[in-house]
Amino acid sequence: MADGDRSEKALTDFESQVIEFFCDGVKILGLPKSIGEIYGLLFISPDPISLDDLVCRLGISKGSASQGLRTLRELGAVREAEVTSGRRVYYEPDVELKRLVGGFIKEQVRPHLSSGEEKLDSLKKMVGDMPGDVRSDFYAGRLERLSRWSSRARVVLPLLQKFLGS
Amino acid sequence: MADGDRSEKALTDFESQVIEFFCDGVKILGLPKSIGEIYGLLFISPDPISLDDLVCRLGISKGSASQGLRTLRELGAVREAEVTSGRRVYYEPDVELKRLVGGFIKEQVRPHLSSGEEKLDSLKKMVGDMPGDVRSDFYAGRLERLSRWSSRARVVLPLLQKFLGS
DNA sequence: TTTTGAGTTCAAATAGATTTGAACAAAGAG
DNA sequence: CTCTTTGTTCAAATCTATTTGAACTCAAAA
Repeated sequence: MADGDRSEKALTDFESQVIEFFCDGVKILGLPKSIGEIYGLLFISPDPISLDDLVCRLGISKGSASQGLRTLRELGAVREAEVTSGRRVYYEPDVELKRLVGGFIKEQVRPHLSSGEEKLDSLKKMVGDMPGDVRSDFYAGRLERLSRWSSRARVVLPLLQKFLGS
Repeated sequence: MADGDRSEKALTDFESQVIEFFCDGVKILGLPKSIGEIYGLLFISPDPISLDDLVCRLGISKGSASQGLRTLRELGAVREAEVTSGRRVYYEPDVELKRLVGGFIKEQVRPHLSSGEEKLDSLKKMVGDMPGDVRSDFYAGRLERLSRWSSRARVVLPLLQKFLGS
């Protein structure tokens, strides 16, 4: 049997368990299971894999595979491999924790932080327009605390990436 | 109008927006919206709040409020206030970022890390039982990498908490 | 140009998680 | 002891997010 046939076969027990491992992982991050399946198979496969391989071996739909690959590319967790034989595209995982975390922070965390800061500003404005009394002072204090949370996050995230890179 | 009546009234526009802010926040953490609503109202309320207050003001069911408060207590994000007038229990938020993050890590992150490490060990055993060849060497290398991810996390999490406490 | 194969899109179906609400338990009041 | 109030539990209903699959685009091959 030629080596290339491997990609057609059902998942081995070992592969299934590795994939399950990643499914657990991505669930914590709030990403869909299919993302974990796709990344998991890529992670444990010695050779790059095409979209069709993912569909066949994981038993998921082409739509799911396409969507999942797109998300993983956006996160920087997956990239096209060089070996584009013919017109088909093959993918391989990025396995550097630093880059994976970096991509996640950039794509999933920072946008929320930014929109949160905007909303905070708008809330501060609302308090500014209130008649000044004990209650509005309390509100201002609470919002000030939220601002500190936000700036803590802005300091800690790059630091986190730094530590993971070492 | 007596001050105590406040807790019966509908949410002000300001309160709604603060609550929405927290709903956004908890969604990132993969927690249900009701958790954000409950914590948000507690956070922006000058005085402690009872379960019935939450039901009335947020318009959620008693079951949801009870469940949500339980989760928040487990996370250490909310505690009983001293002012237990009669038999009813009042709650107040913990607003220390350090403790909130600490509770989240302890309750939501560490358990996953631990179970992940167990699964990793079982996977390593599977590879150990394979005939030694190029493929099993590849597998062993990948699993080794996962182990490094895991130990990185074990180092970084306490560090993270340290930085947030400063 | 037409055909073929790879990949994308998106509305509908499905799966999974949250919320509800009614029954229940616990504890103080009468 | 019984009634009332407070809070909990959990199966069913609801809601949200993911997955599917068929129609489509695009590009290369014939």
